[in-house]
Amino acid sequence: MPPRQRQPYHHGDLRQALVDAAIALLREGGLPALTLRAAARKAGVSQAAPYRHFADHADLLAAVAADGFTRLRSVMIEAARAGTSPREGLRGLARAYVRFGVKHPSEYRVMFGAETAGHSRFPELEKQSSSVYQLLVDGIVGLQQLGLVRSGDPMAIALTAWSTMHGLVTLVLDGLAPFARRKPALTDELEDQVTMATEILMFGMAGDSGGKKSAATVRPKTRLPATR
Amino acid sequence: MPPRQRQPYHHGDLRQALVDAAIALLREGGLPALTLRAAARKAGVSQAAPYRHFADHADLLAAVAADGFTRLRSVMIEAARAGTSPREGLRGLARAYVRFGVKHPSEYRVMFGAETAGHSRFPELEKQSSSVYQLLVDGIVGLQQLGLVRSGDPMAIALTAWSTMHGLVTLVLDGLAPFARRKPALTDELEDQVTMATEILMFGMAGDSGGKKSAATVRPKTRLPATR
DNA sequence: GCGGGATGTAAACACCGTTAACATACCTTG
DNA sequence: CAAGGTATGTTAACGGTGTTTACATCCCGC
Repeated sequence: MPPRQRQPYHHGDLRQALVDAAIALLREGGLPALTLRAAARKAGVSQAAPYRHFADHADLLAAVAADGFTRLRSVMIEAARAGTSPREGLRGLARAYVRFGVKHPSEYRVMFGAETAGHSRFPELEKQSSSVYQLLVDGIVGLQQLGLVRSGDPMAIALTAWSTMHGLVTLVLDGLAPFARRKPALTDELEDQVTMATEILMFGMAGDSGGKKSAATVRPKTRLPATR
Repeated sequence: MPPRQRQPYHHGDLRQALVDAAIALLREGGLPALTLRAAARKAGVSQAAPYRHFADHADLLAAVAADGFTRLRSVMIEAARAGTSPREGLRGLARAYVRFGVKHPSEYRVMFGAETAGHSRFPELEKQSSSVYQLLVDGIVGLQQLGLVRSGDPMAIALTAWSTMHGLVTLVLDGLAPFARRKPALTDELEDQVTMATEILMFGMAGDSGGKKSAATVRPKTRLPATR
């Protein structure tokens, strides 16, 4: 057997194999199925082997979450590019975001789960999630420069937009949305809901805070505060 | 020892005692601390006793979640009543909602957690969460009748509003909001964020879908579709 | 009062996260 | 090129958990 290129150690990138196994387990049986031991079994190693690559169960979850954010970001970029107008681009982005969450419920939950929240361990996860956030902030800045979004802190406006879409996804996944009570999927009803939420959002972001100024007074900020 | 009034059985409403213990555990040590055995210990019974009242770990979580929705609903009602104007009422409601989530992070997560999602087990939980949703729908209908919210399916509009606030809470709890990276609390920055989100939402809900009709064409629906 | 069902207990099983002691493969350094 | 150190993987074990089974006890309706 000729060894593969760059087979770093005994197994050959066991770390990635464990992440892949974890994602597969997640899709098969949800979060309860994602155990360190099961991931080890699926990767064909002993149950203690993962501890050479992950400090912790939460550490593996963080790696899965970071991977999810990376994929989510590329999906969002692709969707935003496909739009012919800013309006279309934003709607497409929203739809792609919701589709991602609904298509991979367990991964989406892990990405926003309690096990990896805050604490500033998991720098890779922070980096990837910040990158998604930055994508939204950049988009808001672009819309501000086009006069389609009122002036104001783009981070705050982006956070509001993110909140709306993220909240919608989680409410659907929880079965709290009246449709999708059974199985979360990108049904026509959900598609309509995304459209409505996007319209409300775009309309609200265009107007100013209290009706005191016109939406034409757009003052784009040239320098942005850093995300972290 | 004189027995208390209505001491139904051996322990005296062990079910409620377990729910109370579960909430206490949740506040002390978060979700990992909430185990059936720990709840049993805290209630002073054997580790198998909870199974006489809860089919399952998820069943106990569902009871905790239902209790949370009940309390959330009363907080929301109180806040909405305190407002002097519809605008103030809505802002107060939003602030109360976010405060609840930020004040009781673990409970909030359980309320929207994966363990009790969908599946239509846990009818009590469904009832309580639907009741919160209905509160929002009724509020939207009221605003529509005042001409402050455009016409359209109030359930969909309410879901959008809920999504925005729910999403904001979870993003804060996850530490994904740029402020509250450290400890989720109702800081001034979060308060400002809630204000901005509320304004965007109100402005967006007031306008119509595509700028084709005036916001004055409000056609209140007299009969509402049922929540379930 | 008495029998049955509701409630609580004790013991056990399988699984999990995690650690410690040990074995092996790779790679650097002399 | 040899040697030793380190990264990697294994085996075995500990405590904790969810859950079930068989058993004990208590309350309530007849």
